Amino acid sequence: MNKRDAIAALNALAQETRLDVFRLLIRAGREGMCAGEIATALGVRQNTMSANLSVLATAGLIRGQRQGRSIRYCADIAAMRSLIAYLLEDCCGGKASECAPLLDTLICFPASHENNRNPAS
Amino acid sequence: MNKRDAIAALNALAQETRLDVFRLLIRAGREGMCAGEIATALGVRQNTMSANLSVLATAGLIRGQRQGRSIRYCADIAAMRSLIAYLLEDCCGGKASECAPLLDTLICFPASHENNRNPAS
DNA sequence: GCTATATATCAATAATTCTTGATATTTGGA
DNA sequence: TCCAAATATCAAGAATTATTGATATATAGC
Repeated sequence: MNKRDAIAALNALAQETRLDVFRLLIRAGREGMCAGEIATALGVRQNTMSANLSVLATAGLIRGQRQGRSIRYCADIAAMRSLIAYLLEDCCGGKASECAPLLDTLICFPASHENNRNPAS
Repeated sequence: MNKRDAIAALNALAQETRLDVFRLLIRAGREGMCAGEIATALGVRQNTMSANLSVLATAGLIRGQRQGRSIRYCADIAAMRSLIAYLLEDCCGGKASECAPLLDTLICFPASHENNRNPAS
């Protein structure tokens, strides 16, 4: 991960439709979803979704694989990990003891990992 | 964390100067850095830096505290954690065993956590 | 109160980006 | 080969954002 790629990835996620797509694909897991399904699920026009999927794919956050007439997209969690590593590089002066607690509630939490006073729309 | 806040944070990070600032403050740890120091360190004009610090602070990614004539900024790692949790919510269908390995090399790695073929500029 | 330092705000220009209608490309099936 | 389905590309208008010079605000020291 370098600065240019990080900015591309962050920029890709910094838009409502694309953020929705990424999170949808994160939830979809390894099975992924086809472009049309994604567009329907989020109520976005076909060409707009195509452009947005292209931005996410170019940024490396999702990967598409053709299956007949459709293209099935999956979130690239490794790319996400790489981005997070770049963002938090040398955090806490490299002292693991200081930021390790931050990881505990991070991923694959069962339910109430946060107060969630203001749930996502 | 909700969608609006996530977009604000991602957008704040999706710009070269602000990304540099955030990573600089991550490295600076709890001590933080003053606005002027940050501007000098990154070679950015005072008013441009002020605007960018404002974007990061409004997004909740950094916090500023006045110290005499200066304002000392620190990265808000908890906000970052909250953002990551939002992005990866329900990843791997909630099965911790599938994405736990992704965390191992994530934060506070000693040295070679990545191949780093293309180091950040 | 006066001056210097540190940071913030303002207004305007320049640049980027998003969406959309129209159309093109690719693939599967008859 | 012809048609329908799925996705991609193009060009243009609308909207957002970044930077900058100038200026304002806040604080410290005298």
